[in-house]
Amino acid sequence: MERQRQRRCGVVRGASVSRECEAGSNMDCSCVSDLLFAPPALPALWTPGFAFPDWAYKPESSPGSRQIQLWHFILELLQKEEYQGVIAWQGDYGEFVIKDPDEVARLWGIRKCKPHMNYDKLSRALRYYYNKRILHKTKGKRFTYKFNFSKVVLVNYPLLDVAAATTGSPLLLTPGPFGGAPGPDAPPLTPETLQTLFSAPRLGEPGARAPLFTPETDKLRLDSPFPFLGSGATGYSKPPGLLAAPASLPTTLLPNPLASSLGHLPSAGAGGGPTATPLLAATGEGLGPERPAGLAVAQRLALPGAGGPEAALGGKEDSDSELEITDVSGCSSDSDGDEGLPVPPKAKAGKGGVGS
DNA sequence: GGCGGAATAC
DNA sequence: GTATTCCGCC
Repeated sequence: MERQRQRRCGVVRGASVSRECEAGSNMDCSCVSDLLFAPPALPALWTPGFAFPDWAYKPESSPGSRQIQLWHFILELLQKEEYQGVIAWQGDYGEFVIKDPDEVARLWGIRKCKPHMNYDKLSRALRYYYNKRILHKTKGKRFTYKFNFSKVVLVNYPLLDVAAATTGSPLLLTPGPFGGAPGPDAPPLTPETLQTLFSAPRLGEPGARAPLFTPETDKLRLDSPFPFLGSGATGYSKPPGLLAAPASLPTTLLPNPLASSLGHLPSAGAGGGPTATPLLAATGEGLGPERPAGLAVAQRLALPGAGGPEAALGGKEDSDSELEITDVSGCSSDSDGDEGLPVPPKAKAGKGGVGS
């Protein structure tokens, strides 16, 4: 019974919205995307200020979806200082807090031309990421979620095979294993594996590295929370079960964008020190953070929280303007004139300019 | 606030 | 496949 009502409303509203958006200005939405994801095309020299390379934000790069995905959008906002008042990295690695749910929802709504977007709906979309292991909820903390960067990176970084080519290993990264029925805790990659993937011939254990890619293991189960972490190749038997620290990825070993990309990931706030960087971030959720000694070699990255955001800024000014969501008049004109202007909190000066 | 089912749209 | 919309439940 109630379904009737909801369905009716949903259809009517949704239809009208879509129609308005498209009819009013099909390009309007695009303009926003342009603003947000202008592709400078700098695969080899990605600015350290970005959490992910541009390709990660390209619709065509999103598997199964030609539209910008929510988590892409979230990442984008997270990497912009302008939006630290509404959303920002917080605490553990990959953990972020939505300081202004309404604002984030509004921005997302603008991006998707969904004027009626709100946090309730946005959060539902985020919840769908739980099963996909892209996101986790940080229990006990309001509006706080945590990225599973291993998943994110793997899904959007198929070129890992490049590293395979470098190492000569017949590597084949496919999300298949966890496509339909992801195991409860599939055995993740070992740090060494990652190192191999990233063509890092030398690291913690120059000669201790064991061949991770056997003919039988042409497919790596990377769906695990955080393959980057864990103990040594052999010592790693306990599945993280949770998120781990993206920052644990050895920047110096990463051959391309990924390095700088991950280099901008959040720090533990206090553990940004070169020698104090906690490798495991899943500390909060019942995970026994065991620090792999072999990984302690390359751990320090340019962390926004650790050394200050500015520290990681390379050509940020440019990318800055790229994300500036200030001109969505087209998209907003159809129904969201007032909200249509998601000026960064910075500009709004009343809202959340919370300098975090 | 947060979760997840269900229907629906794209 | 992903996201939106709505809802009941905790």
